[in-house]
Amino acid sequence: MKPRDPQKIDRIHQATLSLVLEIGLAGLTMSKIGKAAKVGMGTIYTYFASKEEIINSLYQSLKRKHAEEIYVNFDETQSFLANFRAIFDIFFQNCYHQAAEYFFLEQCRASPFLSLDSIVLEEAAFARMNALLDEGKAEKVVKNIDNTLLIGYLMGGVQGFLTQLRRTDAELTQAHIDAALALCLDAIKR
Amino acid sequence: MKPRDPQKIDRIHQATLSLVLEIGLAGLTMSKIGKAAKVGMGTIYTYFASKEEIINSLYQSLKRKHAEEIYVNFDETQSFLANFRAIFDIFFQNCYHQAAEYFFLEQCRASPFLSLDSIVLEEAAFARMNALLDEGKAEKVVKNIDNTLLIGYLMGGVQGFLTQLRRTDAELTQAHIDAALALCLDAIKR
Amino acid sequence: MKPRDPQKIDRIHQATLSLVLEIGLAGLTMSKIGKAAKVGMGTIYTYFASKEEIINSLYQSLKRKHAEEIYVNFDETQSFLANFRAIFDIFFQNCYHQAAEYFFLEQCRASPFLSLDSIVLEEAAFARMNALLDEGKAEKVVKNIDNTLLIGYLMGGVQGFLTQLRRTDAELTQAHIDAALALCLDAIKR
Amino acid sequence: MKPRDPQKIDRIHQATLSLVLEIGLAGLTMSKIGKAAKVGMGTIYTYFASKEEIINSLYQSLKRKHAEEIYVNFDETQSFLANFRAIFDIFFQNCYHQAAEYFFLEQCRASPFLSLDSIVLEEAAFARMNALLDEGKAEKVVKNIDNTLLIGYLMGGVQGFLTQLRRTDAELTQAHIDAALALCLDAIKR
DNA sequence: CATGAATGAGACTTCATTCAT
DNA sequence: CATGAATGAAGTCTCATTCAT
Repeated sequence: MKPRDPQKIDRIHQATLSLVLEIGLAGLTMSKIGKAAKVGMGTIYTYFASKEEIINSLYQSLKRKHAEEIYVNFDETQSFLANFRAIFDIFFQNCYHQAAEYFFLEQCRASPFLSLDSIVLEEAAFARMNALLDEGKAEKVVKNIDNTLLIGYLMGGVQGFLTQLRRTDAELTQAHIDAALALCLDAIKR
Repeated sequence: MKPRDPQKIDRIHQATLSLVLEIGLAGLTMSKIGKAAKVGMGTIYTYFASKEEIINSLYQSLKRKHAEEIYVNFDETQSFLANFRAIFDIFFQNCYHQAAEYFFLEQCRASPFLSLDSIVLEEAAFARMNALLDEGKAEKVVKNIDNTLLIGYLMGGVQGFLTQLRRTDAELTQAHIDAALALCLDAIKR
Repeated sequence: MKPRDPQKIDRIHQATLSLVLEIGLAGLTMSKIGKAAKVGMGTIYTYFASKEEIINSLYQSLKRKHAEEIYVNFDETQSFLANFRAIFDIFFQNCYHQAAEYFFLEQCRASPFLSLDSIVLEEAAFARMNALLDEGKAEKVVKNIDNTLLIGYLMGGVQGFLTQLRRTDAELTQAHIDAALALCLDAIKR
Repeated sequence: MKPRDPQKIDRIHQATLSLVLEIGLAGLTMSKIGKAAKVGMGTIYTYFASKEEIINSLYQSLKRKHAEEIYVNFDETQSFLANFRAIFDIFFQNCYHQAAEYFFLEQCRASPFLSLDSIVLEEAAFARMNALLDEGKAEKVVKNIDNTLLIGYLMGGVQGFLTQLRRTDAELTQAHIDAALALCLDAIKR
């Protein structure tokens, strides 16, 4: 599949994203995607073999994007704390501001559409976070708990925190961010 | 006349639970529910007005059940720590052992099936947990962060932790429980 | 089929009549009939073999009732005109005041529920009307047109007249009755 | 791209017409329509939003067609009698030869499918007939009865006449037409 | 005999995918 | 290659009839 207009892939992805935020993954239909992306319904099949493939490719591309973004301020020469904070900040901000993307991922997580390689993908993103946590453990500032579990706990915690924050319709303030960081840091502190 | 059999409501709920664990909420169909519950498809409509109603009534009944179970070992005469631990233990165990129930709730959370009163229900369960956290704040052992956010963080954390634990196919050990409790306690500790 | 409580047959017939007026023959269901007749849905099957049978038996009973009623003021010793007027009056009044019955018959007329013997029944009612028209023809006051066609024309005419009258929401006055009679009499007058 | 085929609307309408004549409005199903129109069942929904819409759009289009056809030989320069006869002839012929269309309308008339705007439509068709009757009244050849009622009577009469004619399986002859016209003319004659 | 819960065939409608233009 | 009309399998829900109480 070598389509001419790679920009259409983006349009289809973006349409999918907005639609899922609006009507849920279960409400997503091909014709709605086509209309939202301003692309003929049949054209979609030039770029994607099926509805499943749209979802999985978007899922994977978001996962990869997030994995990269998170490390954007990562600096190996900096301290554990500085790097943890750098990662935390971006993750927190992204979860909050790119809610549509996180919502999409959340919807997919438990859906029957997700293919195996999408599920497996998960781990890859954590490589540097793993290393950082190992560093923390070596410095005796991080609890000696399996990294995977630590990461799961931290991400779940932040997302649960933000889920409630959104539910209260409160504005996001620096105090919120500080609070969440404090929770995360104290949690893993040895 | 054959009396309206209240046990069938349970059978339908149970069937729904197993099916969602197996095939996801999106894969759920009325005829599958009927077959799994050993009930004619039409019979379901004697007890529930629609598929949506099955999902919402199960959602609410699970929410209520979980809300009660969590406080089963709660004892107002005990210390903050003892009660926190009591609640934590049951929540952790339930998340782990009644995974189907938690998975169902998770699937619903972002689904277009959930009605407003199901979404609103959420809060009720947290009354005693709220009081407990207030107590902890009064004793200056809990951070001064909005209870709702604290609870969101803790629940999200535990569930993220267990999600990863399940992914690794590791057996649940006391060490895991201790680790998770330590994360939670240290997180909220002032 | 020798049911104990013949009054239930009436209740079922009456319920059917009201329901059809309200929701149309197509909206008629067995459970609605049961509820309206205050009779268990299953009980209906003690008195009628099927929904079709309810409709057909009611259809036939109404047909017979109407056929009898129409001649209630018929008096063989009276003149053609007196008898025609007697018949006309009752037919007109019935069409107007027992609209539910006529509406039911109209709904049935073209329905797939009507059995052959119900359709055939039609003719029976016209025996005396036939004789009356023959008398009129002998007296040279009635056009020499096939009786069946004459009767069809007259009944259709009156019903069309009343359909429009009802549509205008006008009250029924003696003037209306006189007008309709004049139309009918002049129509058939030789 | 295959253009939206306006001829399919006709095929669907025609199929509906034949089917209702054959199996009644109550026996009409979407899959039967599809099969009869040689169109995939789903295709129907490209042209009509629902079964109800098929029925209503056909109903309205027939109403409009009949309203136009009836006046095809109408000529304002002609006498009342000539125009009445012209209208009568076509109405009579149509009722007889396009029985399926009239049968469909009759079935709809009392059905729960008919929408409000379909019901309202009725009146429009009678504008010129109204004027003609007024002319007749001015010429003192038509009874002084409300036009709506007159029209209802005449149409009902003709249809009742033809209903019986069809029932007898007799061939339509000029004598029948003359007879019916005589009935109608004498009826309204002052 | 009375009841209404139980049943499943079949109704309407949606939608992923194909195909004619 | 782009398009959206066409398709029919499959989904939700209804309802005439049966059956257990």
